[in-house]
Amino acid sequence: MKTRNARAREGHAPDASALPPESGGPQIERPAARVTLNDIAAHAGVSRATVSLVLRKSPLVADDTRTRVDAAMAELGYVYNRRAANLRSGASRTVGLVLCEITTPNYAQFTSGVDEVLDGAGYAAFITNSNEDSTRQRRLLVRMQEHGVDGIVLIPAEDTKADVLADAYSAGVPCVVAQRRLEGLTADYVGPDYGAGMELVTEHLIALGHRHIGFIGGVRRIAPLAERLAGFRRALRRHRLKSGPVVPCAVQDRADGYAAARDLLAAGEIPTALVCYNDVVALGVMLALAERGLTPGKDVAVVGCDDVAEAGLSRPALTTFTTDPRVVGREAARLLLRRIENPNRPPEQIIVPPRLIIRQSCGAAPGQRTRAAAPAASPVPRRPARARTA
Amino acid sequence: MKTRNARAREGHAPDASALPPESGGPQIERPAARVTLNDIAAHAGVSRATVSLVLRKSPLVADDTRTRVDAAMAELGYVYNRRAANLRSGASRTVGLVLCEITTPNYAQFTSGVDEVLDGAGYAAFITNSNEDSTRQRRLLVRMQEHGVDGIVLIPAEDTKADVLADAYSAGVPCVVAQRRLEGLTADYVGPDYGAGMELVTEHLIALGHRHIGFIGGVRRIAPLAERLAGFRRALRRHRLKSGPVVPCAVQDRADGYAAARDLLAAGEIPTALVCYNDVVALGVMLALAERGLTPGKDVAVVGCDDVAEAGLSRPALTTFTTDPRVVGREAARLLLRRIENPNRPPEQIIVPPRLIIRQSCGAAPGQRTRAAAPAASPVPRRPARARTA
DNA sequence: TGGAATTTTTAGACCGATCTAAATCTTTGT
DNA sequence: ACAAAGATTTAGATCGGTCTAAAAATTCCA
Repeated sequence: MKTRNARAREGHAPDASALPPESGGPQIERPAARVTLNDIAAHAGVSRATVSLVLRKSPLVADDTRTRVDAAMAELGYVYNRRAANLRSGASRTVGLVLCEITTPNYAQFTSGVDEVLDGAGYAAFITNSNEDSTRQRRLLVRMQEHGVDGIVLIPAEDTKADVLADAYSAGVPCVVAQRRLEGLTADYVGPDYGAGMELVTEHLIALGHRHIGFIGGVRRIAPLAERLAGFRRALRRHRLKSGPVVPCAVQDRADGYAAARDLLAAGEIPTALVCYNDVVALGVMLALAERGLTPGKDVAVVGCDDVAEAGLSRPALTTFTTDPRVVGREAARLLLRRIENPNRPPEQIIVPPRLIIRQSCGAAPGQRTRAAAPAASPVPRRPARARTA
Repeated sequence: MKTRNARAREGHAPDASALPPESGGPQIERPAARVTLNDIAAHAGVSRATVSLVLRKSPLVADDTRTRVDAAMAELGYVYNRRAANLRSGASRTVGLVLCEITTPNYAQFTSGVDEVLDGAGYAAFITNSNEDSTRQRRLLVRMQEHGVDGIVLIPAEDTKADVLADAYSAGVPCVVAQRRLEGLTADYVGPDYGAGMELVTEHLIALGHRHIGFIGGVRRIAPLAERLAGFRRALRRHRLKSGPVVPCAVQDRADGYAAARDLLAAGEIPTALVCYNDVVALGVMLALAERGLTPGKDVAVVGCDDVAEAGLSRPALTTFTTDPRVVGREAARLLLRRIENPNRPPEQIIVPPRLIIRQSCGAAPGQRTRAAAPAASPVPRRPARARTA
């Protein structure tokens, strides 16, 4: 208790120091007492209200006055106090971003995209990491609200229930769910389309002449596998092809793909092409092929998903598709801004189309490198598709 | 202008909707009017001041009263308004983190470490990305101050001058610089010690019997190379060994290390071991060796730096050291919290020691995997070293 | 039982901005 | 020259908490 009180008192008497020790530069003149609108007003010989108008670039103030006030602000080194402003005006120009994981390259890119758009619009973002822990996630969401954010972007932790955002919604805080769909919630959502991506790479293999195509990776009965497998099968069905062997396996490590492919090869039935759950699996699969004396891209085509950094550097370089996480981030931020501006618009679902990246592992002509979208009769629109929900 | 006004008015009249459309759950009862302390006070039959005391868990309030107030808060669905609280009390429990780049795995890890500690201490972090643009960085720092953060953690953009933080310091905002040293500023700093890391791996090679050791990577006359090369040379000098060939080269792509190593090998003088600027270079070097029929870890030892994900997966797996970016992040956050608590303490420089990770590429016995710190006569302390500046 | 000591509660100023409604100052028209 | 219209400026309430100082309630003890 004593400590607590002591600390509180300390915090109350604002300390003039906390200065850099012996920073070479000129000594600091001003003490740490915050300059306020009143100070500016006094210094410029106008009222506080006028200064406020100048701050907000109101057309009401006379040019002459504006100049005087601007000068006073510069002279006194005024720093705008958003918290105070927000208290009265409501909006905080602040957004909360609750991630399930920061360090995954995918989500780091996503975050970067969100930040880019928000920063451009003058918003600052509270960013936190639930670490796939839905309890922590709930706590973070509450904290965001305590801070009075204007909106929230959420990548739900794995065991998230559809009602996580109930509190936020009932408090009138706009929310956008991103990257992972929340079952049972039809609200604003932005995410990639893995199914379409799988369709894209499979179509590409078919166009190259492959007729016996297998699928490797993914854990049975988990949503992401179902989505990808569905895309794979849609492409096959369109061309009236039967599916080759489907081998589920873990997808964390290339050892997983390696083991799965080795088993498949040992079983004897070797497809001419393998679609992999993701790049990590694909890289492992290529290892297993090489070990068997098969050249990926020549004897067996291999394609992945994600376009991880390693994909472009492996030998042969991996043909894959990207879900453009940075674009997903940008779209999520834009959607949130639209919703903040107009809370009554109908909910929107934005599906960012995949982008095919053709390299050597599929056996395509080496001249052909990257294709921005699917071929002629593409099932996927070129730009982010906006679909209203009924 | 019109739009602007319209928007402002909109913001002012809080909208009751912005609800999720047809979310399966139960319909929302409460409109979006924020519940305040006054509401709680009225409902519980006490004064606003008392409710405030309950909120802050003051020992002054009677248990009976506390229970009643807690019940009222639960019943009305109260959400604490930090902005309002902060306005009066000063501290905002908010910190700004200005990064030069989010997507680099190193900095993503760093961010995660910062977030972990701050979250644990009940702080929320504004996180933004200067994108190596010092103008943008300056803007972001101002914005942080406008939001009234209690402190700032900065990874300076590349062309940052030592006075970036002058404004923050003169406003009394505690700051910690991380990862990249700012020349000419002796203030709180937390960063890795690449020099010691290079010393560590070089010592390890020497302990394995190597006497002819070369160095590959880095751009001449740029600080990071100088620091690493110095560590490399310290280790050699300690054992009275002459340096093998030193080959600078770019360090972005494994193609860079590949080319440099190929040139070196072509020149004929082949060291028994190669210390590489980082893992990416080392992976390229191993490619060049293999191409020449030399087995990394057997014919020529190779070591890197960073412990990127790929390092553990390559064949042979790469011996390297990590600068533990997550630990650096944690330490940076802790230091900032200490400084916030006591702005007058002397500045601190925390250098996080490197950690050696022994795998196969150096030719060590395969049983030996990871060592937490340097051997017996280590020049580097085991735990983060805290050195006060004069 | 009365008054001091202690515990608990509270009124009202305050933080630094925005917002409303009204006051003041300029122009303009006749 | 005077009123109406338009352009600027401003006083004072307000946002939702915290803080201070004092009031009210309770307990303690002679």
